[in-house]
Amino acid sequence: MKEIKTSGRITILNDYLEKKGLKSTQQRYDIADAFFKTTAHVSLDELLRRVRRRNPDIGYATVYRTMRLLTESGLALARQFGDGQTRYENVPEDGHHDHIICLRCSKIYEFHNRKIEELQEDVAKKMGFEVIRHKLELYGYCRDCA
Amino acid sequence: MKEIKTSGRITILNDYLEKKGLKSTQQRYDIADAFFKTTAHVSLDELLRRVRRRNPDIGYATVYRTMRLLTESGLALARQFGDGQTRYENVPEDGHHDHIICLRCSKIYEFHNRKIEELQEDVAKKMGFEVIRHKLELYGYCRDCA
DNA sequence: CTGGCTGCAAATCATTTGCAAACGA
DNA sequence: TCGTTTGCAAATGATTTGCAGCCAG
Repeated sequence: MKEIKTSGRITILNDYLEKKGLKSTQQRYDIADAFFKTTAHVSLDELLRRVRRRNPDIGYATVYRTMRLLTESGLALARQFGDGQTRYENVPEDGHHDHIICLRCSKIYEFHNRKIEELQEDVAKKMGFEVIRHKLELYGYCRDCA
Repeated sequence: MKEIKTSGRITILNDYLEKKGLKSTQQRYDIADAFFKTTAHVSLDELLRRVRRRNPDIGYATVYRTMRLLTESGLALARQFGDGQTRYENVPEDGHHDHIICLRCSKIYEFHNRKIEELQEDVAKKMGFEVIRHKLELYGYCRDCA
């Protein structure tokens, strides 16, 4: 039996809200729910569009503020790809992953390596940092394109 | 004998301008020169401030437009660290480094770790990839902001 | 009740562009 | 000369905030 994916994450959000003395509202639920269903990197505009299919009265600012909450609670990742828009990445339940991208065919593969992450922690600690998250992207040529 | 660092890069810029039918101007020279002397990640404001120490009449827009040229010609790297400002990195002659960024105060430090890079190579090789370059950014809280 | 939330509109902030005058080739 | 460049100011676009009324706890 597999639990419905979003339910666990909604719980994480609710716990976060409670811990901060914030409130669970229908809007926050609608936005989180819509966001958890995304797979790529959504902009605020795109997300607002989706949320409004369910709840047409929601405003841009509410989506903006909710995405900040989701980001703070670790459920979303704010990313900049240089096109002037912040995009939000849905952090999957089974943890994050890194990317390896082929410079010729543009295919993106995912990987995860615990040892690398340990070393990252070491480096950070040495510099007095507490790491919250990281981004690692390898660019090169895949087997087919080498 | 080592050539003066910036002179070669100014040549690259001039070649680029000529190829595009653009002109060499004092402003472009001043801006490029100031930029080549930077070591960290300068914002446009910061760069403008530096350029004006030499040439007080230069405007923001000119710096903006010149940095676009430098980026196009490969001499600068435009980067987004999530603090809402585009920063320009002086592509160093002696290779790259990685970044660790404070989520509160937005300070950016650099580091370099050979072991991490070896592991990256390992991961890539296992996936049939040949790595050309990579990007690694750690986000967290620095000593002062933790 | 009450302090947090929402939607709106207005304010910010960085970036980008239009334009007349100045300039390089 | 002629097309490019410049500095200014204004336009743009995304993001952020103030506020009056609304709502969850």
